Amino acid sequence: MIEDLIRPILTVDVIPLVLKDGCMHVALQRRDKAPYANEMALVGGYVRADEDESATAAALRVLREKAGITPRLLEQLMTFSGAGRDPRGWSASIAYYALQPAESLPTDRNLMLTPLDQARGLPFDHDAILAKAADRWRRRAAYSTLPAFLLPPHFTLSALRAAYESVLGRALNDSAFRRKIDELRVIQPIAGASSKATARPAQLYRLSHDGVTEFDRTL
Amino acid sequence: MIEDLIRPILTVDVIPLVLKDGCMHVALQRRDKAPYANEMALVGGYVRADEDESATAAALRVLREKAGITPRLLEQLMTFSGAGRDPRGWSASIAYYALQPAESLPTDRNLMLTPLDQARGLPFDHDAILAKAADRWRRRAAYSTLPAFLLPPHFTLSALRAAYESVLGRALNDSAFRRKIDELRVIQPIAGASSKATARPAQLYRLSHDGVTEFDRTL
DNA sequence: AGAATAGTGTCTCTCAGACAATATAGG
DNA sequence: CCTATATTGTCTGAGAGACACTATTCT
Repeated sequence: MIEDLIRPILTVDVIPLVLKDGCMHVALQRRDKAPYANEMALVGGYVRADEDESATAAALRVLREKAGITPRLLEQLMTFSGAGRDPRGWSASIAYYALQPAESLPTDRNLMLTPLDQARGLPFDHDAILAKAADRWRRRAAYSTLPAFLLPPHFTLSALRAAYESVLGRALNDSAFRRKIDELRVIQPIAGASSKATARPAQLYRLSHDGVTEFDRTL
Repeated sequence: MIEDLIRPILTVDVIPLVLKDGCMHVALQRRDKAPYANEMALVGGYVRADEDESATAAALRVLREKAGITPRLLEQLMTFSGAGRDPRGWSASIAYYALQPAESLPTDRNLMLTPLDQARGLPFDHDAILAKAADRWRRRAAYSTLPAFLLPPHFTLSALRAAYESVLGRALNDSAFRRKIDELRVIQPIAGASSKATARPAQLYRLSHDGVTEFDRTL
């Protein structure tokens, strides 16, 4: 019977990822409540069956309420569960990663940017969640438009290439990059718009589709 | 406070996949209880906080108890949640897919093999879960050793190539396949073992690693 | 003019696919 | 010996990377 079940705790944990100084960073937040009060951790909270339409909605709410973040992209990573991961008892946490340009992060929410591969010693099983996120991220970013969501909606080809280079950890050939990204038809030039941030103004582009596009092969 | 939360129902749903007649099939099971009694559905059950160490353990238990299946590989797909997906109330279901050779499925557990792309009209949100599984499966199978888990532990190169061809839906070049699978170092020949199922006996192989290996590029 | 970044054209080399050739068993 | 499948070797074309060259704006 349903009533006989010990119902586990259900939470969401969000990994906010940004690009800063040519390197992936995770925005950790100082916890304001027990357990692990005052420690840096992922942005997490309860799923509220009475107000959240889905777990994704819960993640967006938690991200907005606790960290003041409205991400450009939120994607489910996977669910972590078990008796040992939370001192409050058997729990399941649906983990998400959130992508947004670094400039859009608020500065007054106890957020701290930490290089993705240096974040260690986090409470709960957040080290394991982060490790899984880093692994999945690196694999998926190489053959998808994911890195574009680390940039503002309008971006130059150079900025996009730089984003891919940061993610892949190696320099990409400029002309080959232009050729491939063109063939894949995932970005569109914005007529009449150009960035004047550099010596020579550059054409601005935007993604052709709202969501992520996966390629057949790596860039 | 924890006690104030309406705790959602937490379940697991397993998608047992097999290869039959050169085409992916899902093993659906006739439900023996309400809701949706007697309808064909994924193999699902409650996560029991008092006996399951983790959701993965719950999935293995449900698969064994309800369908008599011990899979060669069980992998988490993603979690589906919301108020509308189960008539019993707000629920979250952690979906898994299970891979095994078709020969290892029991015949007396109300299981029915259905071509993966023809399974429709299932209860709950199982249509959506299955669609997501099919999509993820097709993408991931092409650049990983996943298809090998649809075969018995010892297999010939021809059988492995046939498995990839079924999954990818196209013929693969035989010599290129051997070359690439060899370079990737994911399978090992079994000394002195050969299959006599065909005209000329063929070398038997096994996977080099227990789990799934992902490649950098597609096969 | 010169520096700096944007963008284009071309050459080459590698690798994947096509296909031919060879090997080994059973009938 | 003939057939069927396994396995190996070679040729060729498409595409990725290297790199030189042109374009545009600011100082």
